[in-house]
Amino acid sequence: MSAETTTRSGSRPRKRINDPEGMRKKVLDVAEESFQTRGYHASSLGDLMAAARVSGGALHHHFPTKKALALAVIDERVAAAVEETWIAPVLAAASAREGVRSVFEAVAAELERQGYVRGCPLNNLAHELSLADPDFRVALAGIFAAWRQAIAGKVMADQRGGREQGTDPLRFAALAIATYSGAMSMAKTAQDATVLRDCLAALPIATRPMA
Amino acid sequence: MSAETTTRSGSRPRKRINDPEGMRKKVLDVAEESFQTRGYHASSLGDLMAAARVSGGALHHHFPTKKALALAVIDERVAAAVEETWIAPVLAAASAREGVRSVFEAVAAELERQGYVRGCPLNNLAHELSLADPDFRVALAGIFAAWRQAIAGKVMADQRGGREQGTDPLRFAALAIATYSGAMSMAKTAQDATVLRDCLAALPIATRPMA
DNA sequence: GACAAAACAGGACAACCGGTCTGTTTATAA
DNA sequence: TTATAAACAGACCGGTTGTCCTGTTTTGTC
Repeated sequence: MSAETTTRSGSRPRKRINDPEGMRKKVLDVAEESFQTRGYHASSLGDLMAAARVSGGALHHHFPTKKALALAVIDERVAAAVEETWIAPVLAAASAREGVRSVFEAVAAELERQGYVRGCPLNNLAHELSLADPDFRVALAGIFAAWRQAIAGKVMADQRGGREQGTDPLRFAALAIATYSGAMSMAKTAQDATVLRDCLAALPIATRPMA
Repeated sequence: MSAETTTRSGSRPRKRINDPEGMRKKVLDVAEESFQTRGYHASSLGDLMAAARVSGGALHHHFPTKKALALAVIDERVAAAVEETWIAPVLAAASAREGVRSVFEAVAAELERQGYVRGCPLNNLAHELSLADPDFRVALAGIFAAWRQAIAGKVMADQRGGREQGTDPLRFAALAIATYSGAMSMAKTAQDATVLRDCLAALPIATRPMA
């Protein structure tokens, strides 16, 4: 993952040399923000350099190409966002159904608080980059797969507890992710998070008892 | 809609002058294809001109700006695609549930036949352009709204026939569209249409009786 | 302190972008 | 026929793009 920070000694990890405030992190922050709001192709490296207050040399040092920067955003930021807003809450919930329901409500509440909808970080990049480059596609597909597998695993844990006997874990996970992704897409286009609650209400997750 | 084809006489529509084989249509074909597969920002006008075998003057004559071209693609092609693959089949079906189910299966079968997944035309452009420009966003949101309204209207028609009494039409429509959109997003990223069938199976649409 | 390598700085560059401009052909209206 | 405007053709331009390249500074190691 962090091949560029290894030195010739190879074994022990390097202490931070320059970059006391995290220059690479600053670039990654700005890139993540811009890729999400403006998109990958619409974000120029000049804009990113200006926003992050970094020189071209510094940017090129940490990320040799624009593609490498996007790959880093996907691997380090988008995956973390899915983990934080979806996987961890679902695994921590009382059940898979309850976990999915609570995430829908939490995201809807957060969007209503923010007042605008930026969309799902994974889906935003997936739509623009999946067909653009195989490396992008593989990286994004891996996040989708991990997301789905985490939810399915939770369902299987429920089943070991005697619940969800009639549920197909992977299909349940696919439905949860697809509905969420699509609802976020509609919410982003309409700039209105209400559709998230509409979908949750129409889903059998909230209405049907957990048994 | 067709303001550029009106002449000073104003009243009666003009017969086609040049453009016997539809030069404007040819540009629109190429633009639709490229915007869908490569995206809006990744499609240069030079590429489109070369692919459509059209001069820069001709392109600029029909579409003064790149934005105008995209707006035309959205209004004339994306809306038509939603109408053709979704609205018309659902309205023609025996019921809203049956219509939704049949569209899922038809699209899944078509994707499996094609061997690759290009994604939902509406969602592809919605993700890239919704936040880029208000005009884009409004145009795309209108298509989403019409899509949703058509399905909801079918549910209401079912209800007038005594069916679907416990169903909220707009919520049902939102769920159908969101699940489809999200499933297409996952299918595009994975380049595998199987998830469409997984979502359909997990949805209560197919399993629950229509009453 | 000497040395090497990493971490930057900043300019240069060729390619390309979208849009404009002028000119020519073609079709309609009078 | 003649006037007029639409329908094209194709060159052109300023600005921007991503990348590369040459230095300079900083850091770690011996």
